[in-house]
Amino acid sequence: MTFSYEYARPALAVDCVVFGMDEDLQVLLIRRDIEPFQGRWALPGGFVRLDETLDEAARRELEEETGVSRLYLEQLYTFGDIGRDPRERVVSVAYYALVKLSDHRVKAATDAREAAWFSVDDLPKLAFDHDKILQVALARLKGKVRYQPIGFELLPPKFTLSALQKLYEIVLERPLDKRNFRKKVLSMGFLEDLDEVEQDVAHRAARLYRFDKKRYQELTKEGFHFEL
Amino acid sequence: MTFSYEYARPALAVDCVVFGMDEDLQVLLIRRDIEPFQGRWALPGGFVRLDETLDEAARRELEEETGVSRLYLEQLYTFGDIGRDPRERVVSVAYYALVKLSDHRVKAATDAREAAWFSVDDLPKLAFDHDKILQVALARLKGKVRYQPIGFELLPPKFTLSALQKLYEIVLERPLDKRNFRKKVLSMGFLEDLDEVEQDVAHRAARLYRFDKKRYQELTKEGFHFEL
DNA sequence: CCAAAAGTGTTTCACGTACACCCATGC
DNA sequence: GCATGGGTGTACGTGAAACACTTTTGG
Repeated sequence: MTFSYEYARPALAVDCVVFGMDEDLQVLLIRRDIEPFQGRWALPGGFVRLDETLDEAARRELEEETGVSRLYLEQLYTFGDIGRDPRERVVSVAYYALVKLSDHRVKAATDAREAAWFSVDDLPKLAFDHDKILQVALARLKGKVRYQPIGFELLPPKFTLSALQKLYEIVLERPLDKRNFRKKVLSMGFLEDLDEVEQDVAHRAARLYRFDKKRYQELTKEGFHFEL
Repeated sequence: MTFSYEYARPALAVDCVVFGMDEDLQVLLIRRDIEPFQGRWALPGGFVRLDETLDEAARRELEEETGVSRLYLEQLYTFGDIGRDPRERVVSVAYYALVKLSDHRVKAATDAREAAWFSVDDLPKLAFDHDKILQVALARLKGKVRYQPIGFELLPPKFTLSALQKLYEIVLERPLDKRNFRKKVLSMGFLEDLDEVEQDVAHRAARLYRFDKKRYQELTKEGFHFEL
């Protein structure tokens, strides 16, 4: 069965840049099992179906290819350069996603295709223009993390202030002052002190906090503006 | 002649939100001369051809439908909801553009189609989901104008500080202090004092300035960050 | 001379930044 | 008891915000 149209149409795809935080910032890639770029690492993605929105397509492809399901997902940019796919004209709506690595560490190699996490500091050359897409995603993450509380999407539900600080230092690529950092994030008033401490550490255990999203939204309504 | 594909494809379009600054913030619309939404006002736009990038498609449609040519153009967001076009599935890559009204005041009604400027405070109900696209564009403009020097794209090459301030007051929807505003923008060091004054005004003539883009880029390289 | 907008400085306060030491815990 | 990271307060300086009067020009 084929589909015919009066005018030529580009194919429409979605591609996802999935970030996770470990010792450093990681990206989830899959190895292509068909030409073109067979064997090369690429962003998870695929073609958009007629009965699903772009967001739905992105979530479906992620689920199918990597098993990753619950995540923060946001549209990034649409890439439409003429020669970006050597087979034919393909326009790709890129998304970036943030996941808690604690939830997804194992699932990386579930499906038929090989999937793996790579440090953003040590990436292989990617298929298509996926290098470029990844750079745009990184720039967006760096920019957005400062004025939207999206960093918490990369952390487990309970985290220490040191873990939060380390996340910001990694994403922003600069050291932050411990006392000033704590003063600032605590003064914002949306971190709930859980009165628990981390377990099994070989030093003084740190207090655990959680991001109180409800409280954050209340504050935002009152005119509060997150910034770090 | 028709084009056939193995899988169904959505149609791919571009739509443009063109902003201009007069007494208030204006948007350029065209009246649809065919169904669906015949007679309704809509954003200029059209389908993407296979031999042009998305940016090129946006510029071509703008030129064809409104005569507007030299402008600041930036991709906004891609809209892909299922029922957004009643005929069939259409995914639309939206752009927003900033033009100097001084250049384009006349051309509004050139082409076959009727084109006109509307105040953003007094808009008609638009075709498709164009109301939504316009709201997203407005939000983007409001956000971006504060940390990127895009406001100058809305002003003539020579402008007064009062005109610049009024622009910011309109976009940000709040009054600004005259002395603080002047102090701040002048201290940034990319406004060139032209040693000229405006003509034909019924009061004391104000000095004219221009945005020194080269200087701005130098400063940016040195780590300077625009913010207002 | 009147109307209309241009242009100009100082004070105050909040917040960002820099900085060093003691504490708790596991081994 | 020692190594490791956790946790805490103050002083200083910069920059944002508030604020009112004089100047210039055309009509």
